Amino acid sequence: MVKDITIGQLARKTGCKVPTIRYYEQIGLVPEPQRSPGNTRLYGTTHVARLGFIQRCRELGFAQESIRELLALSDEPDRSCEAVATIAHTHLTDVNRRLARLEALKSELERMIERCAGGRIEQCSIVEALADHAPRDAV
Amino acid sequence: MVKDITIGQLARKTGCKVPTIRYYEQIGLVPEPQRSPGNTRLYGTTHVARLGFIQRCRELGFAQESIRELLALSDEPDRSCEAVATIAHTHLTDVNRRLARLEALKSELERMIERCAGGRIEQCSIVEALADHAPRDAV
DNA sequence: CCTAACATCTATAGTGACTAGAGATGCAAG
DNA sequence: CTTGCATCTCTAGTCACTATAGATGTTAGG
Repeated sequence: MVKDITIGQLARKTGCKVPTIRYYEQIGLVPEPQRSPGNTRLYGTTHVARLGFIQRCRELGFAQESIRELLALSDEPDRSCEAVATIAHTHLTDVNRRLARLEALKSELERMIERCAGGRIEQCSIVEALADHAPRDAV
Repeated sequence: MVKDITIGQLARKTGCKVPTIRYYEQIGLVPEPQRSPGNTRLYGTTHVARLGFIQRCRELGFAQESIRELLALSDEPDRSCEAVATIAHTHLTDVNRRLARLEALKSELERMIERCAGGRIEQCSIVEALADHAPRDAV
């Protein structure tokens, strides 16, 4: 039972856009599939699974490089999953770092906006806040 | 008293890298400066202020397009600062959206990592979580 | 005055993770 | 047989820079 599907069907099945699938092939994230006599890509169940894996990783914000490593690791069922945990952990740390930065931004923006009473730009506290910052080096 | 400074001095003064300054000039964020007889860019105090403004905006995560608008507005001291507040508010909303998304990621990652007991990849709960997701369309 | 060392100049290409478009072919239904 | 969609390849665009190459300018020391 050989039920190969086209790239469009694969796209619908995985929620990944057609050009994105071709892009993933180009950068080697998914292997090149068979082709029909008329040069159309034909995918099987392994492709569906692999692309689904990639999608899940992307949803979680893993970088391509990490996805590449995770895919390679998932192909070696006998290895210890330590490396997997490390990648996940590193990514979590990164997410936390970004969270902290965004939260800082958020409060600074809120403070800035709060002080603005409306009126002319000349006295606008937002513009003031943006302009006001001592240069770090005196002449 | 004409104390023009070179691009390197401007970079040191503002904390903005030299190629970045040239890039900002290229995309029209900062105006073209005078040149010395030997074609070196020469900047004055207005450039220092403007680049500082841009730096502050970048630190707060404003997009180039927004910075462009903010700069234009700050050049019109008589206008109402409503537009400024709108830009800041829109950006804050965007920051909040990104925060929510990152927080969701964070908890999903944490849940995933927590369940991993170590051992072989074959049974790794992280790999499982990444692989396990029903395709959205049955054949 | 000359040379070495550094700063600056222009122009192009690369990053990540795709997206958009052109123009050519393939394939299934009416 | 034609219409119309899907697919093919290839190139270029996005954002906000960064990196590199190779040519010039400027300055301090000898």
